[in-house]
Amino acid sequence: MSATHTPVPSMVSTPLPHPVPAEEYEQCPVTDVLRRVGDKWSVLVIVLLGKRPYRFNELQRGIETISQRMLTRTLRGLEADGLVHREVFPTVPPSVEYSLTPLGETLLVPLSALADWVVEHRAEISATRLSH
Amino acid sequence: MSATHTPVPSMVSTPLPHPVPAEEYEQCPVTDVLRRVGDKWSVLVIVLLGKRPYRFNELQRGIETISQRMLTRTLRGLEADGLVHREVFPTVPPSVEYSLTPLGETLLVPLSALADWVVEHRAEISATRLSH
DNA sequence: CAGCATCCACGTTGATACTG
DNA sequence: CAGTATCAACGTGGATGCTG
Repeated sequence: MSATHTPVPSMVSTPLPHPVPAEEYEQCPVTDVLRRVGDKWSVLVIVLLGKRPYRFNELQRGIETISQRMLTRTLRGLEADGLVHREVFPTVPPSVEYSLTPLGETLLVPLSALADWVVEHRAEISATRLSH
Repeated sequence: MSATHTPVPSMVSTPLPHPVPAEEYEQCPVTDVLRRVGDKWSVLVIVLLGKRPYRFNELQRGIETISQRMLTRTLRGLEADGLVHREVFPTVPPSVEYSLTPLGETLLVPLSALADWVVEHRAEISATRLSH
């Protein structure tokens, strides 16, 4: 972890010169983003939209087990963060297309690094988990 | 996102040749790891242990607002995944030292990439969130 | 010092029914 | 088609008290 990612200098210092006020890391932006991306569906949606734009029902069929409610919530969350763009086409019946924003595209890069780490080490993780 | 991170080929294909069975991505290893690392405290603990080993109470003072329960749970979880090593010293009173395993050290790398992305783009995210 | 056990509040997810 | 609304189940996290 680089030293730059944290807003709390003492968080990465040695040996804890003084306790860190709660408010500063309670909303640590890194954890904050990880919590959004770490939910049940966001990564899946981002990956799909990283390939091409999708319509709502198309996404739901693609993921298949996601409820309508959770797909909506996931998309709204990603949209609120500026990672996903929602475009409504005034057709009849209406169709809505979702795509990654430029910001969302850039997130694919570090997400890939993490994904590659998982692929490279998941055997180790699985093995360790089983032994516990 | 690289194509290799997912165990579900059609997950990243176009345009969804066929629906993907639930079981295959329900336990997508990437989301799986993100969910662990995306919890409230894991990243903080990993970052701290990335600097040097810590004893239990030392960690708790360092994070300060974490409950004993959650620190225990977090450490046990990371230990179960093979990311953290727990070593008990048979002193009186007993002391326990936590440190990153070699595997845990390697996780710091992609975690840094993601952290740097957050630092670089958090202004955009904050701005977008406020407008929603 | 380094925990575990218990109880409780809350957020997240899912199932189902309904709508512009 | 693309949602919203409502209710129920579950998991996560916090507070407190006790222990080897």
